[in-house]
Amino acid sequence: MTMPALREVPSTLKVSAIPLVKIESLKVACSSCNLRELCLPVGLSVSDLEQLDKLVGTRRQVLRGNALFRSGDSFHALYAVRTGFFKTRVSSEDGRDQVTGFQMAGELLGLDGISTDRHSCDAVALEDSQVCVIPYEQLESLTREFSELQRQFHKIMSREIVRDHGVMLLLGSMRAEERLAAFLLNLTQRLQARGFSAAALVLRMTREEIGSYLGLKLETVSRTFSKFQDDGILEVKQRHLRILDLPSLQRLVNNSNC
Amino acid sequence: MTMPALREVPSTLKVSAIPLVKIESLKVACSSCNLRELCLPVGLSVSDLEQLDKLVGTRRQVLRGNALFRSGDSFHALYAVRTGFFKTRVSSEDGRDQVTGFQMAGELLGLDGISTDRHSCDAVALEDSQVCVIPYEQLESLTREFSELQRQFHKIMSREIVRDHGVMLLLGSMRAEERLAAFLLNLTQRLQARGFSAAALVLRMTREEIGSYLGLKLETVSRTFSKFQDDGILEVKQRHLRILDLPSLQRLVNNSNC
DNA sequence: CGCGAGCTTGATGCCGATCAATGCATGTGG
DNA sequence: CCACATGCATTGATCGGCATCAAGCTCGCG
Repeated sequence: MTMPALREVPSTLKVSAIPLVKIESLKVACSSCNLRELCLPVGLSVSDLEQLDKLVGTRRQVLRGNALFRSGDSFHALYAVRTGFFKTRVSSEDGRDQVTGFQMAGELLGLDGISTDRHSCDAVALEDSQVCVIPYEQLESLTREFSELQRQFHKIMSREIVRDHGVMLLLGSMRAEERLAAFLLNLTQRLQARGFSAAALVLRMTREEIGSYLGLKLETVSRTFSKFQDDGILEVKQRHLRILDLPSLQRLVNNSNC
Repeated sequence: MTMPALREVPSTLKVSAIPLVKIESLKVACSSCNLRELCLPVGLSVSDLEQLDKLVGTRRQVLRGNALFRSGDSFHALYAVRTGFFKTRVSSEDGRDQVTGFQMAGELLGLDGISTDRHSCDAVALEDSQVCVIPYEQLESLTREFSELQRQFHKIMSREIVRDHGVMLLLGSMRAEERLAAFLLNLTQRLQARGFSAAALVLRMTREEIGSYLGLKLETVSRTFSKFQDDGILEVKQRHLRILDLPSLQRLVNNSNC
């Protein structure tokens, strides 16, 4: 398997002290990964974890703006985000596209590809990122041996379906303020689960990308941020956010009319 | 496992000539099911099919308006629609709900439950229906033995994810006419795959349910039907539809501006 | 036959899209 | 180091598509 992203590592990148050739051979151990509580191995026994280590052979670097995979690419691996941040998007025939999700450390990319052996969406890095490569054939045979891994994998796929249903609810029945509030709450929850502050965050995506995800135009996203700021709910400085009034934000999501 | 739906079979139902007790013991053979080209067993070898027969033990009857499962119910089985028609819906805290899909013969229900061992949506029959019960524990162990079944199951889950992404695109970026056109095309394609006419169909759901699925109000759905009729694209008589100009319908989905 | 659920159609209003201008931060080449 | 370009964000003015509110209409069913 070729790893085109490796050729794109610039000399200015911080990890460039490590010779490029070696990145490919860098082994990643799930058993020692600090994401193991979030990622695929959740709940696995020590012996199962050791099996998984054999499976996850390589990392791959994806620079900001580059695609990990694109719609139409043939599918042979899933990817677990190690560091960085991604968006996934689908496109319609006429060029409109829809951001279908944002993925951060410990989250899985590529499940869409299983269905037809080709990816049906693009996964694009929103900052310089690293992923663990999980060859799918090997994962399938490993899940046949280790029922805990199988269970965990199925749960992850199911969770993605449930998440998508939540987004449908958002897109189908919420108004702009509720959508943005729900988005922010989801984001902070996931950041908090990774040990970050729940109050302060830096957005890795543009207003346009948020808008695409939420079914809104970028101007509406910007206006709604401003309104939240005027209402004392948020402090907004470009992509730097501080949540000042969490209860109000939560109320926006739960109450239909206000 | 109790089967509450059986108690709801009314004496007026056509199949009531069969004593109720027997329905529970009615075995269904995937290997002889006329849905086998559409349902879980697609692509399975004869021997794998025989294994699957052992798994799918019972049918369950669900009458129009009744729920196969509800959000919060504990999860232990998947269901394959044998006959009839279902909708799935999720609800927000404040009572708004969103139809997340319509399922017809050969399609699978319940994948949402795997993630947390509880269902996260309601599945409601839109007409008197029958489903095959697929106990999940047994399915998991069977997929560990039969890699083709495993592959097929994973593809079905992945396909659901891809479908959901398509709905997000629809909800996030299409206008009313495009949404309804896309919905109708999807419906006719699935009906056609089941041997029904591509041109004439009977809707099993109300305008309100279509609207909920498409993120529109029922009045907008009704008006858009009327407009399609005025434009000579559709003949609409309540729930009876006839597609008069398929190319126009397809153009509506593909072209953004017109 | 009459009730009621579901559907259609009209009138009006609002939310968010669109169009347009300006502001702000970062980066680049002179 | 400044001038300028560029990408992104903010803000205002206006517009339009869909929601909302409100009548009637249709058809199946008790």
